[in-house]
Amino acid sequence: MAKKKDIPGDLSTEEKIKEAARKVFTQKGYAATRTRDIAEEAGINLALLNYYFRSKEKLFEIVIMEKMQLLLGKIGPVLANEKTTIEEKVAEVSEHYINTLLSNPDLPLFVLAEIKNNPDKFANLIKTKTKIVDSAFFKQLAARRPDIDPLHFIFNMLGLIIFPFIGKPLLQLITGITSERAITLINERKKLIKIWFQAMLETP
Amino acid sequence: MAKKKDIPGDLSTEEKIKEAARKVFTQKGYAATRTRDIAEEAGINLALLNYYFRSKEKLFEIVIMEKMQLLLGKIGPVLANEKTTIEEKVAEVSEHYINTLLSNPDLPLFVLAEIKNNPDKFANLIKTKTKIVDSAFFKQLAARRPDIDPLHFIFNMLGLIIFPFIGKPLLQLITGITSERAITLINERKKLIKIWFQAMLETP
DNA sequence: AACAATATTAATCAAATGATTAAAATATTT
DNA sequence: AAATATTTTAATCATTTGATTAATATTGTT
Repeated sequence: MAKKKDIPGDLSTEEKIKEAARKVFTQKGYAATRTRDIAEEAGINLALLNYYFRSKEKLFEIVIMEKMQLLLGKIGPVLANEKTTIEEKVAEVSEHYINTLLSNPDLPLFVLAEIKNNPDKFANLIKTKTKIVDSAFFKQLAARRPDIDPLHFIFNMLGLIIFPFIGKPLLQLITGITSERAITLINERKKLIKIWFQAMLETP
Repeated sequence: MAKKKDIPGDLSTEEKIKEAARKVFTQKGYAATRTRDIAEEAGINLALLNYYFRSKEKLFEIVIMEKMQLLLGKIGPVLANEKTTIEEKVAEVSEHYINTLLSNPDLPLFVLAEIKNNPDKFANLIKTKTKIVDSAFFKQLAARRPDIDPLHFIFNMLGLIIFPFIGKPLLQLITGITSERAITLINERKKLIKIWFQAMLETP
């Protein structure tokens, strides 16, 4: 009697719409997405979208919050861990995010564009969730390299991990490599970033 | 009798529209931009936009090509130079792009999003303009580190330079730093990236 | 089976949006 | 100054788009 029934192979209508919304929103962004695109992708009547989710805006809210969590959920706890070394944290973050982004390649551009469009909306969510500057990682970096702002190393780590995903279309154009080759390279980076990060830490 | 007159302080109408289009398009992207926004920003009647540029699409074309050139015009020649070392190239690219992006912080997200939406459109433009894989830089990297694909170092250099601009809104949220502090840090990177890059090259 | 609740559809609405038109204003040429 | 070309405006169009409605179908309950 609730909203849906558990259907054997198929998803519930509500879930089909959400799944389609995830796909279309992350691919094209909020503004370029038509509710009709989502309906078509989900294989449902347009009116159903509003029946279940009230509005494009409300549906988007659900998707963006999910994706935000996917992009930011892991990093806080890893960096907060008092018991691991800098190197271990970098390795853990690299591996986790490269894997996550290989499955969700549009995620960074989507989330970063949305944050840029609407920074205030996520202020609370993120501030409570991800306390980078008080983290063990931050303190460890400050202790190891008192001469360089730890934020630089945060930039570096995230840049080395995330940039290939954002820059992939451009880099394919200017280098001519295939998508598969790019993915192979990105996979190699799981091990390389750890080494490079260490090298940057030990710089004179 | 041509399109415009050279007016003392003010810009010609055509240039006012283009300038407004640059601002609004790069800030909000193609889909989220209303031609009325551009008209208002330019302080002109909406019909004038179509009078001078025929359509939103055509106006956008002009802007995106300009911005593409701004983002990609410099890198090819610098990396092609047979007479400079790896380190000199990295220094030159870092300094040039950090300066350029400090004046055009929305540029990378704007161009990268557009390339992602429409890769084929820019294929010709970029392929002829930016031959990375045949560049002196590429060969120098391959000679210095035969064990690592030179593309990794391209990823690294561009990631270290560009990512802070794309990730700035996010990083401000998760670290709480001000925009000014972020800009100060980014400025520091002009010198740091050179050092870090060298450290990554000399990794065991 | 009868009834009620829930889900789905086709048709339609109202507002937003890119574009055009016809007239008015301004500048340029003769 | 008259005539012509160019620029600018207000009004309007046609389409797209998010959303609603009223009717129909399906599912669940008694």
